[in-house]
Amino acid sequence: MPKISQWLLKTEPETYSFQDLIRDKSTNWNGVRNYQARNYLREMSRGDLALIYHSGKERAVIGIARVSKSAYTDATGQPDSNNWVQVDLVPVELLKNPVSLAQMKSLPELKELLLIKQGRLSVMPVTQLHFDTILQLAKD
DNA sequence: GCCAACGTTGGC
DNA sequence: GCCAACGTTGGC
Repeated sequence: MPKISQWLLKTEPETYSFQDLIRDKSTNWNGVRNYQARNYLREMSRGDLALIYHSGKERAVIGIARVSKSAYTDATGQPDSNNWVQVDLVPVELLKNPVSLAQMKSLPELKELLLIKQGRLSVMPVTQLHFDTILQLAKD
């Protein structure tokens, strides 16, 4: 299987937004408490790009971030034995035109996007084609 | 505010 | 190990 180097990370902007990432210059993406999401976090490599999606009222991909540190232990919250991990991110670009969920859902070529197929997943791989398609939408 | 989807928990 | 009950996420 080819190595994935594009991802999509979901966040509630009220909790931590892409604008917060720009302000902070760098952040540790912690608090992920889902096995599938954790496993994807572990596959991320330094240098990989991630689309940042705002859930809730915004429901749009709003920016691009880069992985600056690959997965390491996330010990926030109650200690348990699930080996939760976090990655570090730096901002790359605030999209001029955020790409809404409705826009993405309307495109047949994004039908297989996990954001659409698996609505509750918060960390997911994105194919190069899907990644490029979404960025193209951000330019229009 | 509602509810669908889905993950987790706990009784058996 | 199964599955009902319950909790959470997140779109609508």
